[in-house]
Amino acid sequence: MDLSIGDLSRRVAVKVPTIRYYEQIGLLPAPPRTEGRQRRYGAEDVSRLSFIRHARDLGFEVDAIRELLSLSARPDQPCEPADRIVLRHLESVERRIAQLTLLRSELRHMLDDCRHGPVRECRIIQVLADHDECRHEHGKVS
Amino acid sequence: MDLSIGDLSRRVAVKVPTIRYYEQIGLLPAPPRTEGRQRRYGAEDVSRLSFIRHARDLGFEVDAIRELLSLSARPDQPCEPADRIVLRHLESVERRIAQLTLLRSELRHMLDDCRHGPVRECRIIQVLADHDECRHEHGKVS
DNA sequence: GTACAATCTCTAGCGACTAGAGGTTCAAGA
DNA sequence: TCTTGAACCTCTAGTCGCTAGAGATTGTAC
Repeated sequence: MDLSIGDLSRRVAVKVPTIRYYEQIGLLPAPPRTEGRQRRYGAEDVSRLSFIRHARDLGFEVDAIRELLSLSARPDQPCEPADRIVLRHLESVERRIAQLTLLRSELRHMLDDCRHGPVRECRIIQVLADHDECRHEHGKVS
Repeated sequence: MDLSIGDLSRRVAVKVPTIRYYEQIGLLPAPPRTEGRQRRYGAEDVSRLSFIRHARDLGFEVDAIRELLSLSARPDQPCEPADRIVLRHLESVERRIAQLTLLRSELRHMLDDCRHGPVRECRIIQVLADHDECRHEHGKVS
């Protein structure tokens, strides 16, 4: 096991610049180098990067991943902290789903109301222009 | 109607630095200034900024808002382009809802499976570590 | 006239990468 | 052994939509 950054990249499906980025922010340890200063990775790095990638796929933020990684390095400790991190994330996912669902229905209404005439009569533009037109509450989305 | 940037900010509920930012990126026109170079806004600016804010609340990107604004300035044109912008946005909201819904169920499973023992036995950590453990497909979420 | 809140410009930071320039190293084939 | 060219290196800057802060100036109420 003596992988170049490209090998690691293909194996774990994380792009090369992203691997370097993770090293830079301290998520991955700096690996040993060849004489010509190229990075060489081992089995441990494969596991760690897989962990990171999977956690990112699940939408965890880098800081949460940092905590999860340090928890997984202490197998005797209780796992409540990991639990709490996942729960916190779940709640934020649920909040975002709620917001987006509201949003979806507003956008659908806009499209339903549109009569496809000239802009002057377009409900879409009107709703946007009259900011008191509809009083739905929807938090920041993006 | 001769509003300072703070007045405009309170009236439309958009923060002062954000108003300056919108001017900088060309979303709002540069207003006239007092002798001491402070910005002074009129009714037209209130409408335009309301439009922008409402569109942002609905999750439209700045580029989409630019297009919507320029459409609303041509009331004789057909409104299909506005329609298309809204539809495109709706579709992306729907995609995100779908992703997040998948995500939610994965996170729930993780929490359900957790036996609250030591980290060694924690399903949460295990699932993250074994990246082949579960083969759900979920696109990038952010 | 004086205090002080509001305004000004400018730069940098957020999160999680991504892109590109310009240079070096590695590995395979001749 | 030499050569080619893909892969690697570092560094900087850009993405998006703001937000924060420094340090200076202006407006306004008393």
